[in-house]
Amino acid sequence: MPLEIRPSQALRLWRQVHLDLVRDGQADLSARQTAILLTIYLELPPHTVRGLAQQLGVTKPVITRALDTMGKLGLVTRKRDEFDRRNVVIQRTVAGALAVERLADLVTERARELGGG
Amino acid sequence: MPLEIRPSQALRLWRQVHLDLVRDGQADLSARQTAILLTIYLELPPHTVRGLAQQLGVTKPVITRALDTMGKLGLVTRKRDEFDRRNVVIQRTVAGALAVERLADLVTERARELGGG
DNA sequence: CCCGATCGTTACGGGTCCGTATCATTATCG
DNA sequence: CGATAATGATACGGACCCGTAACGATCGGG
Repeated sequence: MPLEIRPSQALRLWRQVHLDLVRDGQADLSARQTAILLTIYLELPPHTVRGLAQQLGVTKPVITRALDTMGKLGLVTRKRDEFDRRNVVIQRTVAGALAVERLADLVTERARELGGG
Repeated sequence: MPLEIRPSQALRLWRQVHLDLVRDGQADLSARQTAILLTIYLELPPHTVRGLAQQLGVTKPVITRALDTMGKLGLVTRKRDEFDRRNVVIQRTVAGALAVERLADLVTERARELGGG
């Protein structure tokens, strides 16, 4: 069941949502951070630094730093894996789930408002 | 003619496109820069620093810096307004138009691949 | 038990961005 | 003219991020 959308509609949707994110001020997430956040909340756990780095095609420090920032914002948490103490398991938070949900509603609403152009 | 999309589809689309942008490496645009770029290429000219700042709800230095960066990337150009030399008119470029077009195709393609979930 | 492999983190030098305040240039109007 | 307003750019101190390299902690096989 593919989603029918024309390139011009896609651009207007992309622009409007980014405008909303910038104006709400809640948007200080880079493209990388957004990709990380949504991967954590959409893909099945467990999530590790190494796994995320592989999925995004970036180095591990990039993930570590992004998790630092998002941790300060309360969007994710880290926990040692007790079965292999080298690993760190990234966990979801209530605030993170709410932020993701808000983004989903924002995109959905803006898509609904799109005209035919 | 609204676009029908469910929140879960919106999130998967958002995630997949951001993953593509990160992986392509061509994505070093922040949310603000993306909003600026798409505003320039979707809205009718002329575009000025002040006008963009108002539309985004940010200060003028934010626009100036973003234009500096995007100028280095060849995505936009600045030109003095000859009729009011205080103004600077932001102009589109071939490279910028191509980048916008690529983004449109990317979003469209990823939307097409969405399942019903 | 020890040595190599693996994990996530940190250090480093360099770059970009932020918000506020200030600046030079140009236009406008008395 | 001169004063005021408006525009975009710049300076500043602080924060974040990048890529590379190195690090300490932990596991696992010989």
